[in-house]
Amino acid sequence: MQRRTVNRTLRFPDRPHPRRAGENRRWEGVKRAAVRLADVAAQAQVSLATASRVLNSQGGYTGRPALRERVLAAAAELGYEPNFHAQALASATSTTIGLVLHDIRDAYFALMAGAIVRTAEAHGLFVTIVCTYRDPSQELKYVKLLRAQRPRAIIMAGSGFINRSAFEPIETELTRFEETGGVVVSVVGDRGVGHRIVLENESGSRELAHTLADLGHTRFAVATGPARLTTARDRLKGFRLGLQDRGLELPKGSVHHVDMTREGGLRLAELIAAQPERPTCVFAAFDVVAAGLIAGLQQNGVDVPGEVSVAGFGDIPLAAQITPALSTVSVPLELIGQQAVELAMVEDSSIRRSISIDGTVVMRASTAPVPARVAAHDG
Amino acid sequence: MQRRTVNRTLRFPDRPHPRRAGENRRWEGVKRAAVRLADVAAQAQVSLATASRVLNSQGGYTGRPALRERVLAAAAELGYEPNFHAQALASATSTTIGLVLHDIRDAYFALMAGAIVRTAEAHGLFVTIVCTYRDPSQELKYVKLLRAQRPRAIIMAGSGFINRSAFEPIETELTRFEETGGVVVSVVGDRGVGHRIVLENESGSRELAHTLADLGHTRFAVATGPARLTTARDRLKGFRLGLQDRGLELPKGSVHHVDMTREGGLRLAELIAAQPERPTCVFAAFDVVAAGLIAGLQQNGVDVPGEVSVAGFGDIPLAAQITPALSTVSVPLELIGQQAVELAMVEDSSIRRSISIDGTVVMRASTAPVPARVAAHDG
DNA sequence: CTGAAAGCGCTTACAG
DNA sequence: CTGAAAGCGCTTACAG
Repeated sequence: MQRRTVNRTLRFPDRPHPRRAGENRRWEGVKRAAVRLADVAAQAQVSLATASRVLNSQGGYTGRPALRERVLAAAAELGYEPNFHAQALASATSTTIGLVLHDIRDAYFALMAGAIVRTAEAHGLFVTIVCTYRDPSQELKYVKLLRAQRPRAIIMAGSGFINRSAFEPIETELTRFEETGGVVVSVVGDRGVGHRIVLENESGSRELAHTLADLGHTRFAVATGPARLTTARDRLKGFRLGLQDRGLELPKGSVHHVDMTREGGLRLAELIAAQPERPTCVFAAFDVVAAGLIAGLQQNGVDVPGEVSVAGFGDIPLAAQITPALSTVSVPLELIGQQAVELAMVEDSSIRRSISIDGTVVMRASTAPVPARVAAHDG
Repeated sequence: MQRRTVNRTLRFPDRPHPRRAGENRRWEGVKRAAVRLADVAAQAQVSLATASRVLNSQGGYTGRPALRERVLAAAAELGYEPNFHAQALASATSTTIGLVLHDIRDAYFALMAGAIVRTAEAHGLFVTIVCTYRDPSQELKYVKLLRAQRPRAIIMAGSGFINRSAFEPIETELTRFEETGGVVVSVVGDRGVGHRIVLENESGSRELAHTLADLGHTRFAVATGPARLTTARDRLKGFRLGLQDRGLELPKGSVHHVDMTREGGLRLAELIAAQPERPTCVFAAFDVVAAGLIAGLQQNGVDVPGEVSVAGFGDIPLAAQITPALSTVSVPLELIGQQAVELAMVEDSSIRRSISIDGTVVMRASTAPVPARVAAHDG
């Protein structure tokens, strides 16, 4: 198929070579300089100010209609698109939101990011996404770079780090950003800065523990994430509390800190499958891990939920699609994303807002009452 | 938990109220103006130029070490972060890549975006993501807005539209962007503009058709996407050609244009389950649809692959995780994302580059040889 | 090597 | 209502 050729007949501004200093505009090859507001104004035979007013006050221009028409026509003919950076610099406003998250490839973050991008679009804002891969030094680096972009807001998504000292320089950056009029929103993990959307991890996994205990299980194991993440800690803590509420506890050696990936679950499954006295129920603090766990147990000939029940946390789309479908704590990611942007839009930053979001226990096929013989064996 | 209080003891520039005109800097409330290079230069007692040189030529500064130290110290103390917009305006360079895709919540795009964000980061570039939800008018709107950002490159990801007229205004925008030195990369769908990464949809589904035909299937159906998308068209076309290669053809009424979602697959499953003479093999041009199809067939009591084999296209992570695991055409999304950014980095835009990417047929458990009784019934 | 100054492309008080 | 001009915060040729 032949590539289409470019229409080069349009009248483009035929400016002479720019002035001595500041020779920044590229004229190499066929490249032409981008159309400027000045070019539009010249073609429309109006002043810069008028051109700017016509183009910016959409519909609300109160001047002579003739001028308005000329400006609009010139802009359309020249294919004018304002220089965002010049606008931002001159008006000290920004239409960008910076989004800092752990890993966009993770469905959990992809969904949250999707909601944030969509809500932002509805407000006429752009989202610049950076991924930190759960590395505080990367997080610091990107927050700094993002700050240079002078976004309207920076949304920090995902779990925070337990080690406050690692976060201190990041906090300093965010505080500076706030002091200069930026909005900081901390989503789903408290960071001690800015507005917060708090996901009630603890109460979510606590309630899940109740539900599982009420199925008759007494021997539990937990797969949680790296110990340095607050989310991993809180979900574990809530689960432990929930068991305590039922007079149960997690035996020593039953808490496993694994990679927050499918592979983490697969590896743990081998370990559990090989145990002489297996738990009858495993709680994985992250759905991806739970999915790996189920697959791994099955591969090792362990029936889920016949021999071992598995529950997760997050309710990513995958949860409902695997076999058996995963019992989990559902997190309203869409809502969280929306709320995050709404907080980012709040003008008055003198008040820190905090929104609490609850998870919902959703029971599916991956959990079942404790197997009779195990219960008997136990008793 | 008590929120931490902010350290307000740092020495910040104590500038007087700015000049008459251009009063843009906000001083409301506790807000202070952002630290400028001029503030750093003043504190370090050097000129603006020197401060700029020290901060920009990392390590390569050849001037007096004393000056360098003073500038660095001042920048650190004041928490200076350069104004990205001023830099972009003054130097006519940009560190941003614009990414236009259909829907970030779709795993296919999330993976591609992940690879693009990661590769861009390695090159010191930011990615701004916009989603069009497969609406050409949205696409036009966002390409325009993106152009205002003066990014280094715009990556258009996902299928193109068959209707060229809908794409014409978008093409005009992209062409103008290119003419002013921007790089356009069209990923996985030809758009007649810029560099291209071409996914060989046709040959991929053709090869899949061969493989399925060789399992003995003769009665096929196809679930493809909206007729206006080139990807939907090409995958269907390739599959049809592949069947032809084996002397087979798609019966009338066996091609279904469905939503490219799980729901699209679920709905189609009901229809197929109710057919008096079902196909023995269904090809869904998108994995999410295939997954919905399998779940839907199972819900309607149809055994997969015992009664009906199902194959997809894409090999998103979900494919390997459902039961039965999905046979599909694997697309190297990570590689595609990487290559897209590499193309975006190419300085010389006089040559259009085109990279061809092949899919790989991966057979899993969702497809099986045609059931014996069906074969007999057929013969 | 260092600094004074022009320029990047806009917006917006200030005059007329 | 409209325009001339200053200013946003940088970079970078040009002089010294």
